[in-house]
Amino acid sequence: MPISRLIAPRGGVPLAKRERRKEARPGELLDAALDLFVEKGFAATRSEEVAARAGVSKGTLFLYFPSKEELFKAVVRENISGRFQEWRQELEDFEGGSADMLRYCLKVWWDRVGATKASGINKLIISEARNFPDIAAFYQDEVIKPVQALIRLILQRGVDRGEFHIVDLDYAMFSVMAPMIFLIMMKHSLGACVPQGYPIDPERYIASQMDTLLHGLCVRPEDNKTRSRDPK
Amino acid sequence: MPISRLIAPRGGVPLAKRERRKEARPGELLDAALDLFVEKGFAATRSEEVAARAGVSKGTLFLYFPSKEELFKAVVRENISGRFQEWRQELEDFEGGSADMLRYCLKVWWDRVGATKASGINKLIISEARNFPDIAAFYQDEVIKPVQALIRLILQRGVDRGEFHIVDLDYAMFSVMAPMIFLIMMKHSLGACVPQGYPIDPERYIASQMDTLLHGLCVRPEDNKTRSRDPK
Amino acid sequence: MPISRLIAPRGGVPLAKRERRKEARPGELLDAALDLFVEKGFAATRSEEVAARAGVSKGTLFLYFPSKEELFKAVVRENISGRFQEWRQELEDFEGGSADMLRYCLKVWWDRVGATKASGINKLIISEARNFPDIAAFYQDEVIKPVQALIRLILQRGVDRGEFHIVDLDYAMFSVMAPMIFLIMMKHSLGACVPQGYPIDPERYIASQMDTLLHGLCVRPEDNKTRSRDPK
Amino acid sequence: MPISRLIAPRGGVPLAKRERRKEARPGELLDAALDLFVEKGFAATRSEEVAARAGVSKGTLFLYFPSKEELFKAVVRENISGRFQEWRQELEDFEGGSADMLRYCLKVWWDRVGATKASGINKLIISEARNFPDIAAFYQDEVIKPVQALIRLILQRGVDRGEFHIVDLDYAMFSVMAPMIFLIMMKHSLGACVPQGYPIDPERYIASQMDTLLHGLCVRPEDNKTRSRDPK
DNA sequence: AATGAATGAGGGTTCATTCAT
DNA sequence: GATGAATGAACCCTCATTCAT
Repeated sequence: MPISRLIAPRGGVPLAKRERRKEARPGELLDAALDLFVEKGFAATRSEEVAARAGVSKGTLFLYFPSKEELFKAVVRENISGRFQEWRQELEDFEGGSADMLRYCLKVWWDRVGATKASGINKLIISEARNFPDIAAFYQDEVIKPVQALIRLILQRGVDRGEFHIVDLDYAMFSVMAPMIFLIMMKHSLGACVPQGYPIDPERYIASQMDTLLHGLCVRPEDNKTRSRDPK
Repeated sequence: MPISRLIAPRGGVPLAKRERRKEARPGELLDAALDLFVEKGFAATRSEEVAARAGVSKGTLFLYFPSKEELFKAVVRENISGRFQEWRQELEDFEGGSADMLRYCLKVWWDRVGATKASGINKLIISEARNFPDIAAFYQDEVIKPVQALIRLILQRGVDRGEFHIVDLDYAMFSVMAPMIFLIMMKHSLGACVPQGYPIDPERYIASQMDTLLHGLCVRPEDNKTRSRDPK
Repeated sequence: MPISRLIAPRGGVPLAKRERRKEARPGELLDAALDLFVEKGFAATRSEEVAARAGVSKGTLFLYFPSKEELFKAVVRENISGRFQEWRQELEDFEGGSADMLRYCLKVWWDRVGATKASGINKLIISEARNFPDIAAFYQDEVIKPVQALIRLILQRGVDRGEFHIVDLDYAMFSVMAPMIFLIMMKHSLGACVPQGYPIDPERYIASQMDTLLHGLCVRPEDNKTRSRDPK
Repeated sequence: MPISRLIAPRGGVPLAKRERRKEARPGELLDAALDLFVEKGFAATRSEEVAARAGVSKGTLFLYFPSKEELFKAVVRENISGRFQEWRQELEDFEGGSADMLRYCLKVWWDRVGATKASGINKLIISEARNFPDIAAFYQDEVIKPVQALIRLILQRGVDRGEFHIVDLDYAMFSVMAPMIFLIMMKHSLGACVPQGYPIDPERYIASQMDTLLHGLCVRPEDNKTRSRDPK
């Protein structure tokens, strides 16, 4: 064990080794479980593998989680960002153009979620949603809806300030979400096992998506007259 | 059994019932397997369920596919459209603006793939890629690459004809792919089990995405000066 | 099909091909079954293999034998030599020394049983006896006992004529049987799959066994005084 | 559980019960497997039966042996006596007549192998040789060849000391092996299931075989002139 | 609290047997 | 009669879960 592990992680008095590990167990198990569930799926992941990756024995896993299914639920709960309030505040305080606001928002999302292992939770949820409908509903309420609300906030602001022209606000949200979800999906599926195909560079990817998202593909403003009307 | 099944399928001598069933079996099994693999994942789908959904007994499945894994591979093979050549021809023959061409392309894709049950193969591949790396590589070569080539063809055409302004062609492809993949993913995961959340209307979704994709969010044209340069 | 097969095997009017085959079916199935049971054992032999080797379909096997087990019993019944009466007569008519009689007997046995595929039945019975106790008892009565009676006949004759010195007649029978059974066992087990070990030459083997059997290993007659007494 | 099991097996610290069981398990399973494989054959023996006879559940078997086939191989390895070196030494140290040496050798073999359950391995190998050719080859090398070498050693000694007259040394070995193999075969096949037929008394059997083997059937000595010549 | 041996229900696969053709 | 597609009981093996240590 590296010496650093013997030092308490977040200030406070360093604990004796035994106690520290004991306290850290659930987190280590959740980390291991997230990795493996993302990699292999819930059904194909063996409990013993999770325990082994967390450095404990099979029996210990069941001391902390009463079943594999509860472990799954805990993994999801643990990895949904509860920081939407915080983000919302950051965005409400944002001063500047809405295009920059969107750029900032995606950057923050990438740094805090996309680039971390928590991003795997998206792939996990999408893969397993139909096997865990209650988890899916929970995720829908706790993550998807807040995210959509945030995006809508930005888009609405852009429209209100005369910066964005948006025909169908409800569905325009997906223009922001889709590229992000796609990036994460690739990172955790094909991108993780078909190296010749997809080492997508995230920075470049995000830059390109932002560019298209903000300005579109078309050269001429006059094309704007072909824009569809809001179907609502 | 529907009456139509009692009629010889393609003229000629009517086959005995037993033989006709035998001929139809692999297809019925593949259909059932696709449904279930998409719904529950490979590992969580029991062979017997596949057989039952196809209306046969467990043993019969193994008369047609030597193992569950081979069944999986056959499902993938069966559901990758080998029609890229055909599409390519259609697109090469296309006359009209590149924006319309892109619209036409996505509509065709939706009608022929997205709206059919074959669309589930995308979710399946993404969910299972890391458990079946060879399948993933196969899919990469047989589907992803041709699709990307088609998209690139259109985008390049738009650039060549002065219709599109594209900074980073290699990554702009993802601006076309991502919304389509996102739509399919939702359809087969959250959308299939969280009804209150996502009855995305595909027509409206595609219209909205095309709109943003072609024209961007920003009110024109003063933002153009903020466009990034091609990083290549 | 060789032309010879179209000719009735044992006299009589040649039948049309269909009828002949029909009549020959059970025998072909029994031959195939004997081969496979000897080679792989009863449990490890698949019914379909037997049918395939006999050139018929799986279903046909069950037209002639109601179950795999009945097939096994038929194989045993078919391959036990019912010719002990005939042999007994031959031996009773034998004129000459008892050593020659024994030699003749073993030669006949080798020619008519040991060298034929019927010899496999011995290995089969020994391998499967405990799974088919009634078959084993049947074999005991129908084969082992008559064989022992024949051997005893010869040995007794030798003793009566002053040619053989036999201490324990009941067990001396085994001195004749053991080498023959051993030869057959080797032929159908190790000898059939470990070529570097056991291509025992039957002629030489029998000659050697007869030699030892008749004269023993010891050089000096005076050793005779060490002979044990009949324990009976 | 017998009280003796609660006492540490070989001095030292008593093991916890669980650990002692763990240590004993493979042996118990191998014993059970030997019994059942000998009795019913490999294919007809169910894994669960083996486990049940060893007093454990089905799953436990697979904690110790990765598959039924590996269990089979372990049974064979476990039951081939690696004591040929030791025996060779005993025989090389033997002082006395070669006839007595042979008698001693067979007695030792009977006491240490024939009378034990390890003797079943012979029947097992012969029954299954063709289903496990690599096991057969292994047995050939590890058991048959050393045994033959030992027998040859004795016979050669007898010839060298002028005690034995042997025409064909290579095949005379079989005159020693055949009765022993025959005895074991009977013990484990017909003898085990046809009680009215074969309660062969081993002592008497061996005595009789030795008698015939050493002195032959024929009354001495005039027949000696009929002895065949060495065919080599 | 931690371990890991043990369990046994469950799932993939085989194959003897049936039966519509 | 002959076929071979279909069946489903039975078998091998896995792995989530338990519990004595």
